[in-house]
Amino acid sequence: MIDINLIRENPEWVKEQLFKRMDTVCFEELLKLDFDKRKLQRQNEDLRAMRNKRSMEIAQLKSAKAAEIQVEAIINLMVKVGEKIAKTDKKINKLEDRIFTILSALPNIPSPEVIPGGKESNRAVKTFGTKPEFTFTPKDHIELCTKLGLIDYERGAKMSGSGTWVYTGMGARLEWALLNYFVDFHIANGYEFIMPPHLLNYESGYAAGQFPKFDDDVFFTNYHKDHKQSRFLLPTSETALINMFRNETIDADKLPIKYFAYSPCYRKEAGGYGSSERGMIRGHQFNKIEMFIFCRSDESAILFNELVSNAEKLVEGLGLHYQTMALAAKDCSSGMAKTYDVELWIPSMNGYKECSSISNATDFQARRANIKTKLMDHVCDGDGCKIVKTTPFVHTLNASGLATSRLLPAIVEQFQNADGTVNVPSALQKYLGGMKLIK
RNA sequence: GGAAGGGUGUCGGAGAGGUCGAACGAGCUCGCUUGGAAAGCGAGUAUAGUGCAAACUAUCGCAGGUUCAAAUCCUGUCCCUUCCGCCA
Repeated sequence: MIDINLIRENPEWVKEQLFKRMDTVCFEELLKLDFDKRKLQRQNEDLRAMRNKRSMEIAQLKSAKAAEIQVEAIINLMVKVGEKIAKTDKKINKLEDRIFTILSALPNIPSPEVIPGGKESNRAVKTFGTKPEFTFTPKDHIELCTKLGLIDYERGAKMSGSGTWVYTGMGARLEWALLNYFVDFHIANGYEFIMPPHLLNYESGYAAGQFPKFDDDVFFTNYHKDHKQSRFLLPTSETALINMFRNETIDADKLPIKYFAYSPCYRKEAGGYGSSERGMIRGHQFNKIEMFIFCRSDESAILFNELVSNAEKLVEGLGLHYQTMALAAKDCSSGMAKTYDVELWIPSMNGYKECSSISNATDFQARRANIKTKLMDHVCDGDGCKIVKTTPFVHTLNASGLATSRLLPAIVEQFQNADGTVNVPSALQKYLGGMKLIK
């Protein structure tokens, strides 16, 4: 959510920023609603002030045993004032609902360095390694995984339906090894390990910005129309992590808070991408470790770089060829001010596929989830310096670190041999009893 | 799942329709005192919104309701504690 104060005070500037990712921006209705709401609010506050004063009078008169008629007169007057207040409150609520709807639909303001435009404007900021050259005809990961007994797609479909698979034997061990490799890396970096519930309530989804927009993208376990009892399976642990501090004020000396969490991610992927994304490139359930940071506004730009570097190091540690893309404004998801994608080379697709998305949400998520911090700022002007207490919203950042269902295909395809065996990246060998070759 | 009790400021804890943003205590900050510290004394110590300001408004888990007036009464809901049941 964008700060309405920003729009109120500097609508032209906000518009200019949003044009990077939107074709039309118009604040006319929003500003009018906001103006009307504030006017009514002021009116009602004055009425309330009056009522509070007269109510006190009633108490005084009563304790002084004043004439009943005198008291009655004030009470009758206050009945009318009360009715007016209630009426105006209703009007204000209506305006607030509408303002909230409009405001919720607006995307975050892109960071200054983010370039305008869509996917075609994305640019690579880093490339690691090179595309492997094969002296034989390389196989795709579906064939490799099936022949090596790593993944059983058919039985996955039997148990659950399309878009699922079963990790079997070495496949399960390889998956587990990857997760262990990630976990160890993040712990060494001083990030705190979090294992969240996978079943979240509607409020959590709402605060994370999932709902109502993505109602159809997640699996509800018990769907209620009014959402009082609704729970859903998390589509990413980011949804859980942002909610760690929902409606809380975090002590400034605790920031930055650096978390990482492991969870499967459950997604409907309703649209479907057809045969271009066969195998385990896109499924209803995949494993992912997610990094998440709560920090002060002045730290988020630096911490963004840290997250990018972490994601890159994880892939580099496996020796996989990848590129890092700086996404153009329209390609960033709407809540994010800046996003980089780390993309793995998948030979069979003759293309790169995202395995980590690193984003700075600035205060956009925190505003919706109501997460603040207490700061003591030194403010200096002509009369000298003084300490000013403020409670600004925190900044939040998230990054995959990493999604395994994209890594396993990249590993088996990039490291395959002519005979269909696969070399195990050395970083994983210690998690697999020293195994160097999957055959 | 059933029963009972409870959610008040940084913390402990009063308040049980009327001058309550909230007694009292602890903590914390500043000042006095001291060689220094402790003790003692004095002052201060929530957040948000509106306003140039004075000031005003809202907030006692959350959402509604009753009332001229709600921390206080009513309803719903969430959470916590204890007991019973069930169970990896």
